Amino acid sequence: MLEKNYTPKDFEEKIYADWENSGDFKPDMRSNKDAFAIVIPPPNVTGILHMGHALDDTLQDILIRYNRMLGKKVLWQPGTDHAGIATQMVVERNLAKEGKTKHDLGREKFIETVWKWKEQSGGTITKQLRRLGASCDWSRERFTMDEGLSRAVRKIFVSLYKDGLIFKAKKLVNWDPKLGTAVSDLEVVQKDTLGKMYYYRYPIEGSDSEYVTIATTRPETMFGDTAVAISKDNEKLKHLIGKNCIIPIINKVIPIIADEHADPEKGTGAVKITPAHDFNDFEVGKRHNLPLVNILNPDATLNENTPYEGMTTQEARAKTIEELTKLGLMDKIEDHPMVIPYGDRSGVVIEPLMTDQWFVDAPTLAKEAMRVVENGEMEFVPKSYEKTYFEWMRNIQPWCISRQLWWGHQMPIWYGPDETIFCEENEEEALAAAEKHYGKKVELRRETDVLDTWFSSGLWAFSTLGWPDKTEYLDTFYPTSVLVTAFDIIFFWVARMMMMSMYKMKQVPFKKCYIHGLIRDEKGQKMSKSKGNTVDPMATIEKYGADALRFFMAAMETQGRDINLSEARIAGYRNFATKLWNAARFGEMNECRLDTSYNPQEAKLAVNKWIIAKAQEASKEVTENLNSFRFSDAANAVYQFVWGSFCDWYIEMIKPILYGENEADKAETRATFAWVLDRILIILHPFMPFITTELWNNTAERSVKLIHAAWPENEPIDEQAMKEIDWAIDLISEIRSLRSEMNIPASAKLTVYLKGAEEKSKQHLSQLDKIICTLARLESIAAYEGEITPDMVQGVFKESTLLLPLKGVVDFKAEKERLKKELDNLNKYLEGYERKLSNPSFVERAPAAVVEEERRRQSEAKENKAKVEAALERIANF
RNA sequence: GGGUGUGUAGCUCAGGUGGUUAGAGCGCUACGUUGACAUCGUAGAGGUCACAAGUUCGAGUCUUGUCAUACCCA
Repeated sequence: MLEKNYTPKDFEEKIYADWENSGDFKPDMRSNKDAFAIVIPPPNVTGILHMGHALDDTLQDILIRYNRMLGKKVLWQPGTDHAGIATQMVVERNLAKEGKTKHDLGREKFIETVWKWKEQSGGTITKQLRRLGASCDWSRERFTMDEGLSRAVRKIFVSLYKDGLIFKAKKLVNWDPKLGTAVSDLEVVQKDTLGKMYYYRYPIEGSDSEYVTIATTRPETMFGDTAVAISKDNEKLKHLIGKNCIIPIINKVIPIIADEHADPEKGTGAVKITPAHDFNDFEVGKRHNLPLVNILNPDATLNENTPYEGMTTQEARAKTIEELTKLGLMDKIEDHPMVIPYGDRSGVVIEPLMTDQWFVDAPTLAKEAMRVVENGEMEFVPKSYEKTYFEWMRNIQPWCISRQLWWGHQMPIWYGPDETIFCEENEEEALAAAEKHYGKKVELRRETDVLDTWFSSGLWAFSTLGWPDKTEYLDTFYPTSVLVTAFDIIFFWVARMMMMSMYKMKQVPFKKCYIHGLIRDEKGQKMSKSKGNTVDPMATIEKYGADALRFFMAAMETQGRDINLSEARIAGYRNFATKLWNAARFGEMNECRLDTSYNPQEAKLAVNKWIIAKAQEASKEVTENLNSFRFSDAANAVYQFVWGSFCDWYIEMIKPILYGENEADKAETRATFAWVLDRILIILHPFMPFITTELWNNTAERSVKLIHAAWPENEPIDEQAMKEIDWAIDLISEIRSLRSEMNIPASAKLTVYLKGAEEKSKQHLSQLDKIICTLARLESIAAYEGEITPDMVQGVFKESTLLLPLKGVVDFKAEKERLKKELDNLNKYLEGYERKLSNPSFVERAPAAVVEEERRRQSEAKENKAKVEAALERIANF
């Protein structure tokens, strides 16, 4: 017996445990159908589930469950990411609470501490994914720092290095002074800020009165200046080109050079060039062979090359301005809107800094990664994201992959005594290579830098399947079927996976890439901890059940749009689950048990044939929409069928049968009900796996679990079977509408006549008499050919006229109003048809079918108009 | 500055290839405890599809422009 109330908490966790313990998430390797695989975007190992995950993983689970029910070999490969910077920051913060830094522990001890932290808090997010219902094959869970995956990382690294696609270079990089590491371009966020523009003068060498006025937003960097640039097109200033000027305070002489970087329209037209601390200036410096003067320490304080050693940039800036003012060289300070780079993790200002770093030759790798998207081997859904991808790939810069951190994959690089580089997969091989190189055994020093987290994530599609070993899983599931992720991850991850996979596997990592939007709050604001508008998916699941949250995500997922979270809507989908629960209880109460000998094609009763055809139609819609990643259309198709067709109409229509005496009809109806309910459970299962399973388990003895039940494919739909009941539904709706408009109490049982009905309608009427009377609350309904009398309220129904004899209680005023309104409506339509059909070019140029349909509507409207006019005339004097 | 979206009912949003009277959920109004369900049912109100031109027999849908708004890149 089903409980009276739907309480998801009672069964969701229990059902999940059963699936996992029974191995239901493991692929059926004996299946003779295609493979279908998804690799999960690995969440941070120490992270917690947020609404973005809830969306991303719900969509994946829907695809996984759907394909599993299609009988394919299905793998959803789970795992987590070590998230270098993020995780190290958390552990460092914990240490800080004890008043310690990572240096107090030393590298080895610190890494040990991180592993401990990972063990301690690492299971949270995977537990939460289980609570959401994610049917990942947990027995294959991977971690980016696993031995296997680390081996893949080393192998790829060595391969790229030996192919000349990884190189070390002293370059200007984005330096995060708080974290003490280089970061990639992607980890820098540019923020619009209102800053200041400072105008001051550099004296010209050998002149007492000549100056060049420069404008800068960062005066403190002037100690690193090695030139001043002026455009040769700058008529006012070009006479200065070739002279020297003097950096005040330190009285250093630098040249004035000609360079287009100095836009005559901007600032003063003269630009100070600081090649070691500005990306543009670095390029200028390269063009003119300018020396590089580094003025910053790794923590962004000024160094010994300046008079202000040890000061922060802010302090140095104030001091510089003070000194310049004292010297009388300061002209003016203006407000100036500018963009300042910040570290996306640390939140501090990023400094361009000259350092030795390691780079991946992304421009070379990008070529193949672009080619396979151009030729369709990998398709973005929606397709428009291709543009974003190409745009970025075309302008891609070498990828800085070294991080001066401790937590991560240490690079497989060793240095010999003379700094010769040995890149091998392990120390032994490096030693061997060194011995060969030097002709004797030498001591090597290992590179201390670790790799950018996204380097190992870039291998995820094949490293998790066992690469570099040749495995059955790699054979079967690579390339994977689809990657599901948010658009903000395209550059970080999708692009890197594409490059790495094409480089090593020579095949795309996934055939399709489904990109969804972000989850925002109710008002459309981005969710963030600092704003305090985040919603915890676990709390939502606690309150409404995982199924409601999942269905919300599916129903709201229309391609390429962000989703505003709506608690009212989630509650609505909980109500939907309740509705289904109660429908199942109705079946249980009326002994609608599954009959294994039942064949839906042999159903005789019109209602049963109708609901079967509707169920098949809904199944087809869900299938087609899932095949094209139209999640909301798929979800809405089930929703409409369950609530609109099954609950609102079918259950109401079969009541007279189930409460009646005809045992054969009853038996067929009960079996049909059970069959349709099963069908609902099947097509709804990918969206709401818990309630569907609970009902599946409680409505019959089963030989197959719902998670493995067969998905309906290629069913013929009996369109004809739908017509009779659709006719009755229209009729009932018309009568209900008339009753309501004429204020006839629901309790009043009426007699209704149908005048001018065709033979077919008369047949329907006699067959569905009982259903119509029950649902429209009638005493009786019958065909009628007598006169229409003024006490009959009348409505137009298809070819016939609907008559409600009210025996002296007709509210003639209301009736006149109602008929007039209807007449106005008809006239409006008629005008439209008239306009179209009297236009010769419409009749001539529109397809014949469209014209024909328009004519049909016109004549129908004309007939209806005549009926309404006659009705009005009949009661004109009342 | 460059690019990409979005603008449809009070609110949140659907409307693959142009063709019935533009749909849904929530909210609102009226009625209703009918033997699954008030986490419900029945009926209803509510839209110049941002604006302006254009293409077309026909535009919410295609083109161009304007305005508003969001995001990405520099």
